[in-house]
Amino acid sequence: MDLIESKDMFSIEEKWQKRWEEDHLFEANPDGRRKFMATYPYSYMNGLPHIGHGFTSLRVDFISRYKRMRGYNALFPFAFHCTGLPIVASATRIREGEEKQLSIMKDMGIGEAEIMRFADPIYWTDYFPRRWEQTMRRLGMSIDWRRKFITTSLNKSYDSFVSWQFNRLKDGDFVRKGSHPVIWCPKDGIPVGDHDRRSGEGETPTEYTLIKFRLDDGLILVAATLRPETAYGQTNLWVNPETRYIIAGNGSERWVLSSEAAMKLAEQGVQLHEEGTLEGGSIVGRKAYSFTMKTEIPVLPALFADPGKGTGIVSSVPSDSPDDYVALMELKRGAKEGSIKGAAAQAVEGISPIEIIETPGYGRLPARKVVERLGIRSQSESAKLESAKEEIYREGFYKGVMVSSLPEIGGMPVEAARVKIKERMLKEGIAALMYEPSGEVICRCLTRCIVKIVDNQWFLAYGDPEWKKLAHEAVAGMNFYPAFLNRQFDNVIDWLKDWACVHHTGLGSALPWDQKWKIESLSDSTLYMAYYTIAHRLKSTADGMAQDISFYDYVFLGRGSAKEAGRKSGIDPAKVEEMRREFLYWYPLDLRVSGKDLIGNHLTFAIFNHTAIFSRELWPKAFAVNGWITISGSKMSKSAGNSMMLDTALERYGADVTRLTSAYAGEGFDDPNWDDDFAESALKRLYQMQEAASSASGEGMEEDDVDRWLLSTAASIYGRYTDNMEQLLFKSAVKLALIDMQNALKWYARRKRGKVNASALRPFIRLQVMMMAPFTPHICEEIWHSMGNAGYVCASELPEPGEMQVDAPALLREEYLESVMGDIDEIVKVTGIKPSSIYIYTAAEWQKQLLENETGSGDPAARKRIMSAAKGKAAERFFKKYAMEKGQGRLEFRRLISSSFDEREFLASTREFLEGELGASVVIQMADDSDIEDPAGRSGNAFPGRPAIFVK
RNA sequence: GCGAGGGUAGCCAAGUCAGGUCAAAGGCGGCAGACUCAAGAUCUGUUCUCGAAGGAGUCCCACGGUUCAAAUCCGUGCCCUCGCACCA
Repeated sequence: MDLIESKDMFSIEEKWQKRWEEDHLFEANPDGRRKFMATYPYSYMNGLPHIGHGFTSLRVDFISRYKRMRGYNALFPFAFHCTGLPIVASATRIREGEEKQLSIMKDMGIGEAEIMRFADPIYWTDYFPRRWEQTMRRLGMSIDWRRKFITTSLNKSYDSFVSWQFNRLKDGDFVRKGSHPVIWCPKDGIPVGDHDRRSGEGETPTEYTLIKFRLDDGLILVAATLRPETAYGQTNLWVNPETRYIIAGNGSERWVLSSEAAMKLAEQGVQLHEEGTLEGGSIVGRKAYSFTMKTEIPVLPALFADPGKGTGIVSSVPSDSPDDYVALMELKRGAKEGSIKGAAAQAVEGISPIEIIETPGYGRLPARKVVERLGIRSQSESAKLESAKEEIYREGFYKGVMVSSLPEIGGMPVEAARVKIKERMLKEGIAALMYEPSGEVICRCLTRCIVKIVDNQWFLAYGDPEWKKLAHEAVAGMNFYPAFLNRQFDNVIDWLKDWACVHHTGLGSALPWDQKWKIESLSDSTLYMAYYTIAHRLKSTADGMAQDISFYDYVFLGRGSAKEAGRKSGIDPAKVEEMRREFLYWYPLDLRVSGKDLIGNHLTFAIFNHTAIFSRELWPKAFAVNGWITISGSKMSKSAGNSMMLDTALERYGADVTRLTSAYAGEGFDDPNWDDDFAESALKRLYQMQEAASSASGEGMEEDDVDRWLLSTAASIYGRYTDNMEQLLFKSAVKLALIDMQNALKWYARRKRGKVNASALRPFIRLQVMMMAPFTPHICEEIWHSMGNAGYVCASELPEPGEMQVDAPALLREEYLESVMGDIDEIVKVTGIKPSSIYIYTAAEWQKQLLENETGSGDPAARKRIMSAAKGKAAERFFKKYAMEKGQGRLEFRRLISSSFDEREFLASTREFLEGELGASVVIQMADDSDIEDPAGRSGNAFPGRPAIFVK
C-alpha cells in the first residue's frame, strides 16, 4: 500500500465519516448490552468551537469509542445552548451596527451580506448549531445526532421539559421567592448583566454601611462606609463643600445626604421625602455627634467626597483610610500655612489618627505607612490612592486584628469585627444599609447603573442546608476524575447560596407559574442529560409539541401511567412506555466531562437538581473535569492573538491529527497544552503505523523468542493502556498505544535484523490499530480495512487485558540484552576504543546458587556448601559486589534475571545480532569455564544478571 | 483570608497514594551522524558534571527529620494557578 499523502487524509476522513453515518454506527438504542452514557455540557451558541471545546468534547468521544470497543452500548449525545442574554445582546449590537460586534462576526468567517441576518437573535439559534454540528462531524465525533436539540421556547418540547422541571422543583420547595440586589439601569428599568454593559463587566453589588451622625440641630448626617469595623477610629466627617446635599425625611429622622444617594436608596426600599437642601460648605466647621465615639467630631471639607458614590458624606478614619489620611494631612498643611483659618484650622490641628487595627507588616497606622511608602501628597493622586486603598483593604480584612483596648470588638479579626459591629449598629438604629456597584457600570444606553433590590425574585434554594446534605450524599457516591475533585465539590456545595434563577430578558423558557420571568441559562441546564434519552422521539422544533406535565412525570419519575400520560400528550401510550424504558436504560448518567470553569456552577447545580428530582439510583455516577487549553504554552485568548478555532485546526491538520494532538495535549486537572510541533510531526507517526501494517503482510514464520517478546510487550502495554483509558488518562494512553508500541516495533525490527515475522507482526499491529482507534479512528479504519479485517475497527472488540499472554522471561531477556549493550556502549564511549573483539563473561554457577540462597532462605549450611566451590579471592570479590548491589537495591532484580533464563545460552543466541550492532566479534563465556579465554582477567567482575565485559 | 490543585533536567511532562531495578518514562527543542547538490522532511544516536572500564559526584522549590535506603514519608517555610458566583 502506498503512503497516505497528507492531502489524502481529508478524503479518507470524509470517506469513513460517511460510512459510519450510512451504517448508523453511533446511533445508540437500548439493547441487551451494558450501557455507557457520557455527555459534554452543551456550549453556548454565540460563537464557533475552538480547540478548547474540541479538547473537552473529544474526551467524551475517546471514552465513548473505547467503551464501545469494550462491549458497551455507548451513547454520546449533543445539543446546543441558546438560553440567556448574550445572543440577544449581540444581536442588538449588530442591529445598532456596533463596530466591535461586526468584526467579531467577520472573524468567524461570516460574509458581509449575511451579517445583518444576525440582527435577529433567532438566526443565531439556527446558524451556530448548524456550524457546530458540521465541525463536530468533521472531527469524527461518535455522536448520536438524532438526539440533538436547541434550548429555549424555540423548542417546544424542551421548553415543556424545563417547565416540568421547575414545577417539580417548586413542589419540592426547592424554588423560593425572595429579594436580592442586582445591577440596574435606572433609565431602561432593567437589570444589566455583563453582556448588556458598555463598561464595568464583572462588577457586582457591594454593601455599604450607612452610619448616622447627629448635628446639634437634630439633622442626621448619613455617612457611607465599606468598613464599619473602623468606626472606633472616626476622627471627623468629610463633606464636599461644593455639593448641595438634600434634607430628607425618613420616618421621624431628617437625613442629610446627596440627592443621588436618595434616588438609589429609593430603589433599595428606603423611601425618603425631600424637605430641602443644604450646601456642603455650610456644614463645614460644625460638629456632629458620633454614636460610636460617644463624642462630637468636626465636619471638614474634602473633594474626594463624591456625591455620586455612597451618600457623598464620609466618616473619616485616617488611621486606616489613605483617602482620609491624605486629606487630613493636606488640611493640616493648610492650617499651618494659613490658608485655613479659624475654627476649622483649630479643629484640624486637634486631630490625629486613632490606632484601631493591627495588621502584620503594616503596624497600627496602615494608611500612613502606605501613603508614605507611595509618596502620596494630595487627594488628586487618585490612581495611587486607589492602589493604596486596595492594598490596605485586602491586607487589613484578611490579616488585621482589632486592637485589644477597643470595646466590643477588641482582639477580634477584622473579618469578624465587621459583622459584629455592623449588626449591633443596625439593631440600635444608628446605621442602615446601602448597595453600590463594586465599580462603575455603564449600561449600553450610556446610563450609569445603580443597585436595585429586586423583590419577587425566584431562587433555587442552594443555600438550604437540607438540600446541601443531599448534594453531599450524591458527591460521596460519585467517581471523580481526577479523584480529589470530590473535596472541591463538597466545598462548593457548602459555600453555594441561593441562586437567582430567573431574568427579565433574554432567550429562554418562561417560569411556568409566573410567565413574565424567563428561566436563566444556568438554571435550565441542570437536568437535560435525562432529556437526551428521549430527545430523538420528540420533535425538537418551534412547531414541535409541548408535552404535558404528566408525560414527563411518567417517563422520568414513573408517576401515573403511560395511558394517562399518552392521553394528555396525544402520544401513543405504547410509545410513552418505550420512552420510559429508554430513559431507565440509559440513566443514570455514567460520565459528564467538562472544563474546570463549570465546577462552581453548572456541575454542582446538576448534582443539586438531580438530588431534588430523581431517586438515588438515578443520580449521576461520575464527573471528569479538565483544565483550560493553552497553545504552545501560553493561555488561549483572542485579544492576545493566540487562539485556534477547531475549523482552522481541521483544515490545517485533518481530523485524526487534531484529535491526536488534543489527546496528547494533557490529562488530569492541569491545563493541557496544544503543541503545534507535535501536531506537525503527528502525521508521520501515523504513516509509520500504516507502513508497519503493510509490512505485516505475507507469509508468517515459526514464532521465536523475539516474536514472543514483541507480543508480550504488546500485552503488557495493552494492560497499562486499559488502566489509563478507564481513568480518562488519554495522554498516557496515546503514549502507550502509539509511541511505546512504535518504539517496541523499532527494537523488534532491529533485533530481527530486518527479518520480521508477519505472524507476530500482524497481531501486534492489529492490536495497535485497535488501541489507536478511539484517537485516530479514520486512519485506523483505513488500516484495519487494508489488513483484510471485516467490519469497522471502531465496532470491533478489544480483548480483556487479563486474557493476553505475557511471557515474563521473554520480557526480562530483552531488558537484559539492552542493559548488556548499554554497558558495552558506555565502556566504548569512555575508553574511546574502537572495538575489534568483545568478551562477555556470565557469572559462575556457584555465584548464581549463592545469590539464590542469600536472597531466599539464607541457609548458612547451604552457603557453606556453595562457598566450597569458590576460590577464596573470587569469593571475596563477589561479596564486595554483592554488598554493592544490595545497597543499590538491585539484588532481587539480578536474581530474577539469573533464575529466569540461562544467560550464556541466551547471549550466545544473540551473538550474530550483537556482532552486527557492535561491529566487532563477540565471545561469550561463563566465568567458571575451564578453558576460559580471559586476556585481561575481567571474568571476576561477573555477577548473576550482569555479566563481565572486556573490550579490545 | 477560605477552599482546591501544583513546584521534577533547556521547555512540557510521567513518576509521589503503595520508599529500593530512579540520573529519573515520553514528547518537544538542541547537538552529532545517515540520506541529499543543498535546505526541509525522514531515519539513527546523543542531550546534569567528571571519567581511557560499565564508575563516581551532584540532583527532583528550600531547610530540617524518619529510614540501611527518600523525587516519593513527616515537619516548617517560600513561590505559582484556579474558584469565592447571580454570568455563560
